[in-house]
Amino acid sequence: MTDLLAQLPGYALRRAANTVMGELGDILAEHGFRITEAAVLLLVRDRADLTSSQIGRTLDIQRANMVPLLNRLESAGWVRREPLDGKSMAIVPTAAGDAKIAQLGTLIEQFETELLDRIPAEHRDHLLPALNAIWR
Amino acid sequence: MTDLLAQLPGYALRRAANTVMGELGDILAEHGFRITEAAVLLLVRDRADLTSSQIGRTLDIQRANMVPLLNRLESAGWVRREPLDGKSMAIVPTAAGDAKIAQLGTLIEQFETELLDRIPAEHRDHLLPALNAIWR
DNA sequence: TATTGTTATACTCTATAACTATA
DNA sequence: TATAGTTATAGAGTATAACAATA
Repeated sequence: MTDLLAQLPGYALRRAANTVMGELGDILAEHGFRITEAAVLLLVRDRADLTSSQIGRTLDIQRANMVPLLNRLESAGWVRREPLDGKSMAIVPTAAGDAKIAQLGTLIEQFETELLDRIPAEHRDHLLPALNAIWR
Repeated sequence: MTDLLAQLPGYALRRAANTVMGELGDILAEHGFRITEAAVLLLVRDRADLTSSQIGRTLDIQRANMVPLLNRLESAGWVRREPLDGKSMAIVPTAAGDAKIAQLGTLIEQFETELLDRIPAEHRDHLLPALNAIWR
């Protein structure tokens, strides 16, 4: 019955993304962050020069939505806002943030490996280039 | 800068799905439906025996969330609720619904074709099986 | 006793408009 | 004049709990 819809790449893409993000969300929640927060943390890893706006443009997060997101990361003690000039703020990981990001990196690496493991070998290497062709 | 994240299948999956669903949402909105509504309509095409609960289980939509969704489809005049027994309701397309679903089918077919066209030929046929291996 | 349809509710994510201050 | 950060707000989508009626 669902076979009909599962023949549609768009539908399969939606279902696969929902499934994977649900699982990832559960894993990350156990460690105190949300998916979008994890993306921000991975982005600022080993960097101290990215502004809120730049992060938002890179990850496709509205400027306005970056504010509460960064507030949470700052409250958790993982990043701090550091003035670059009178207008822009650099988002820089704290020492605690560096440790947390390292932990996050391990989690993500394991998660991505297990994700690829689900895919039959003959299709596996095609997923990333196919997906990136769609959105980049 | 974004290259780092784009190497992660999970991240690419999320971005690709968001991009595609954003585009699809815009197209469908011009014709009066939302993505989840379109999925329901495609599912009940040429059928008159599916209940709200069955549709929800198939599409992974909570029973409670089916109610306002079906209310909208019913208000639009595309489906009607028809008692199967004293408890279950069949969701059956109206005549207007049949026409709308046919139109929707054309839209989706074109959309899916254009989606696949974006993918380099050597990766194209791998996308659907890879995605379905992830969630089914 | 399990299931269906329903109501009410809450939370997350996302989008928009507007404001202030600075480049 | 354009951009950065911010506030407030609204709309989707989704999740949970509870209820009455029926299988």
